[in-house]
Amino acid sequence: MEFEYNRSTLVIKDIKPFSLAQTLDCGQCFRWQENEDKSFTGVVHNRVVNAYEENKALVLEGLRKKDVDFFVEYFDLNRDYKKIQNKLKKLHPVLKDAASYASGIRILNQEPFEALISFIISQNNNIPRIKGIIDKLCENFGEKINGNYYSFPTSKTLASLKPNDLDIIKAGFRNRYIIDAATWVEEKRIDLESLRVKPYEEAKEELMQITGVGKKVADCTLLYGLHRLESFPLDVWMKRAMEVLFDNMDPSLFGDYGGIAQQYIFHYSRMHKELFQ
DNA sequence: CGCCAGGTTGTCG
DNA sequence: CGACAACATGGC
Repeated sequence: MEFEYNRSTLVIKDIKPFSLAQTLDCGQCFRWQENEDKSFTGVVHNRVVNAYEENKALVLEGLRKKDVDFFVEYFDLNRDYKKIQNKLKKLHPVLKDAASYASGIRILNQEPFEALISFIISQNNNIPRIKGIIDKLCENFGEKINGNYYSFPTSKTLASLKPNDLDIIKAGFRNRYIIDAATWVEEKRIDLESLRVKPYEEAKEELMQITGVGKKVADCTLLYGLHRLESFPLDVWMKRAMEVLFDNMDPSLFGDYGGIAQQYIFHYSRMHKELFQ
């Protein structure tokens, strides 16, 4: 991997296995939208970024020079995914297929608070509607950055709300969960950053003290917000996949990179619905 | 109309 | 402990 930056544009070449579309469309993030010209625009780290692939290079427009390291880290480009894939492929024949199919996925390093709130909203919900609710949350309670783009709201802002204040985002019964989570963070009853290094089970239990955060949302927060690659979120898709494709294998057998295996299987399953008839 | 969606909570046996 | 309805909302 090598990169060059000039005039607010970062070009990164020779990323071993990588697909921007797979990475942004595999259900791990909700704030990137695809444009007419197949590029993607997203708000990350309070910046509006346009991203696309050209001649096998990743191009990111809208960065300042001091943002470069952050975005290399955001896309997890310093990790050897080829090596991880080779390890995972030996564990199960279906995982081999899934990893080959979804090989361009990178697990993003998203902001922990954004991941927490986003996956609270995801519960008993579908992806298009999750995106819509998060858009409304940002438009109404974030700050305008430029054009029609808004930052993700702060814990302070969300903690100050009453459930009725959130009616406009149409999150329904999740309103009070969002506010409770923001309050835990804002009052420092939980320190999300500290969960990067705590023992996995301990970190998960801590998150689950928040009302509206169960096993699955806790695992998603750990995996997508805190890059705990050993966490393995079990949603309806994954439960079905483990049952039908993996003969009820115990996910802990996937080991330290179970989260990456999970993402491969999730994406593979969603793109091959016919496997579950 | 009923069922489902990257679930969690509260309650009942 | 395990099972199960209820929870808002919108698409099909």
